[in-house]
Amino acid sequence: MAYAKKQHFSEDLQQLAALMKVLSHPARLAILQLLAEKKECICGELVHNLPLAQSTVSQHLHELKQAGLIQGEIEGVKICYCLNWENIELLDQLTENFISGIILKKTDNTSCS
Amino acid sequence: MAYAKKQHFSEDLQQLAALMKVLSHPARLAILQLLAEKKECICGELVHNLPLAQSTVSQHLHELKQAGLIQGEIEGVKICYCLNWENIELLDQLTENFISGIILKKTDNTSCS
DNA sequence: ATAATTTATCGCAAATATACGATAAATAGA
DNA sequence: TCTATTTATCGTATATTTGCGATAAATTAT
Repeated sequence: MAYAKKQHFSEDLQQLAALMKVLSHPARLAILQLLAEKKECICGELVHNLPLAQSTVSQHLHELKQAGLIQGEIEGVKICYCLNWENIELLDQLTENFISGIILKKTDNTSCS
Repeated sequence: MAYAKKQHFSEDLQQLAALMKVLSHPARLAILQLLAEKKECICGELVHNLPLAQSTVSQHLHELKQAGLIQGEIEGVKICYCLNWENIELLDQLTENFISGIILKKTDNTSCS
C-alpha cells in the first residue's frame, strides 16, 4: 500500500504531475526533439538516433503515445511517428499556467533566507 | 546495470529531465503552490495541508531542496521554508525554452495522421 | 512458400520512488 | 532538569521505472 496517495490531490495537480513524469527521462525529451526536427520519423530511425535498445525505445514511445504527446501511423511494416501538436500545446499551456501562477505571487520580495 | 543510460544524453536534456522529475509528483507541486501562496511556511504547516505523513512530506521537501527550488531556514525548533525564486525562474526559462523550441518547429503543418 | 525486416510485447533483473512508523537530534517551555 | 515540540533520518515494505534479450506478429521481398 505504499502508494496511491497521489489520488488525494486535485485532478489538476495529478494531470500536470503525470505530464511532468513523461518528461522526466532524457530519452523521451530527445524523442520529442527529434520528432519536432524531422516532422515525422520511422521508429527504427529513432532507435538509430538514441543510445538505447530497440525494445527500450519502444517502451518510451509507448509512454509518449499514452500521454498523447505523439502518435504513430502504420506504414506497411514500419510505423511513422509524429508529434500530436494539439496536446503539445496543451502541455505548454498547463506548464506555463502552473509556473507563471507561482511566479505571479512573487510581487512582494519575501524570502526566508 | 538496468539504468545509468541517462548519462548518455546531453547535459541539457539531463538537467531538464531531472527538474521534470521533481515536478512529477502532485505533492511536490502542491508544496510549491503552498509556498508561493504563503510566501513562507513552517514545515509542520505544510504537513497539516497535505494528505501525507510527516516523514513523507519531509522527504518531498528534501527533494525540492536538493533541486534548489526551495530553501529552508532554521527558526528555533521549526524550519521555515520558502521558494528559491532564482531557480524557479530558471525552471521557467528551461521549460519554456524546451517546449517553445519544439513548437517553433511546427511552422509547416506536417502531421502523420 | 520462405526468408528478411520492423516493431510491440513478454519476462526478467536491477534500480528508484513512495510511504510510513520509529527514532534521533535539537530547541523551547515548565 | 525534565518534558514537549518539531523536523530529519533510518529502516523497511511495496510499487514503479528502466533496460534488455527473446519472441511474437505483421508485412515485404525473394
